[in-house]
Amino acid sequence: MRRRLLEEAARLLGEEGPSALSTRRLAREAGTSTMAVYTHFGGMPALVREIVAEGFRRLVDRVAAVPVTDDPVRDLTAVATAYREHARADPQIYAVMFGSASLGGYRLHDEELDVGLAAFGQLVDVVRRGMDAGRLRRDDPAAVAGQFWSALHGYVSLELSGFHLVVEDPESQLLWPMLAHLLEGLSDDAHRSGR
Amino acid sequence: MRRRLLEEAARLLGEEGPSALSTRRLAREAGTSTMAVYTHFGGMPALVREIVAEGFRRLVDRVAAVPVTDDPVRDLTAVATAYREHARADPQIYAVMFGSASLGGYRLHDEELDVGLAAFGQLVDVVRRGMDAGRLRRDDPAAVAGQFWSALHGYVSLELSGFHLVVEDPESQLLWPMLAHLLEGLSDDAHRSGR
DNA sequence: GTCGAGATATAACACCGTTATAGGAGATGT
DNA sequence: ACATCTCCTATAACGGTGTTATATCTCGAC
Repeated sequence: MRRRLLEEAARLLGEEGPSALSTRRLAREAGTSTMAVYTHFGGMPALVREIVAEGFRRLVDRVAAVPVTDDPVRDLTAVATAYREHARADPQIYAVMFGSASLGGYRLHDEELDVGLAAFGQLVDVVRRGMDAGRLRRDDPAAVAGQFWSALHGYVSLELSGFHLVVEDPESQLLWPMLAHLLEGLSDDAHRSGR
Repeated sequence: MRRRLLEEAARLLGEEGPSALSTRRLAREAGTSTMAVYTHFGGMPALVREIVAEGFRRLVDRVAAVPVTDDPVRDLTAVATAYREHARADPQIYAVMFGSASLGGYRLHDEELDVGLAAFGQLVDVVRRGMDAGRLRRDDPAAVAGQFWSALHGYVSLELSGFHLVVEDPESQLLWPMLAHLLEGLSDDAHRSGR
């Protein structure tokens, strides 16, 4: 029953948006009563937290599935693709993950934040490999990964909001050039001049 | 009365978050009945749209107040500061502006999108000045401004979500280095090598 | 077979957005 | 001055929401 509720909740959230995710609607859809939500989760916000945590787990899986090549910079763009695909696969869930806008009084908690940091750790690893390979200037890998993430999340967020349409072909005019320019600024000068 | 409702709604949204912004609560707070919301705006979503539009107008004003110097790149960072300060001054309103998460069935409309594009136009102008001055590589100014905006919005969004804490001092380790590296990647090579 | 614990269903409370309806205030026309 | 007409307001109602208390049920342990 627990799983059934989670599945149905994620489906409702993904298909019809946050407003469709109500205790009663969910109970009806799952063929039970509203009490199930309280006995299994303790309330709607806690259930949403579980969905968010699951969203982060799926993000981790998706990034982990990106193959590791001998070109860390190329790997970074592959991670970016995986990240964006995750957001586009479940835009509503992504919005809840990062939208400070609350969904039914939901607020980020330590548990999900930890899962989110796990995903961030993967990115830090790729960045560190880039530094070890001499492709990125040596620096704090977490800081560099954070910069990459900020830019990537910014584009994805604007894309989901519809604001990316300030240009005709956002992916080829915004996303990839932005990451390329950022990586160029982050690149190891020696490697760049030697190329 | 119209203005009174808008002021009170913005106050409630800013002080207690989206969940506090209800028709009944707002009417009570403004000393009237719920009907006022419908006679003046036609419903809660339309009222939220007005608040969002006002938010964009305030953003435009804030950016317009940034002084124009003879260093367009420095101006860009000043615009970034103004942008970030706008978001931090009213985080909830910023979240509604860009959060694809709906607030009471609210959805972005053409009218507010136009006001948002006005703000974006200011940024395009600064970027174009940077190209004219030979500080930025010549390119489509809208695309470059969009890249800058994506990165900036990404950091601000993560900051409001609380995810910027992946590093100790996010502003000095994430925001400014990210923008600096992006600008370095965008800079005119001739100017850079000549420096 | 009985007992006890956990999950479920029902009903209630207060709140929500929205709408229909009735009343009031103020301007306008005669 | 009076009547009318329009705009705004207040009240009440409908269906929906999250949440809680209470009662029932089911099922495993002894």
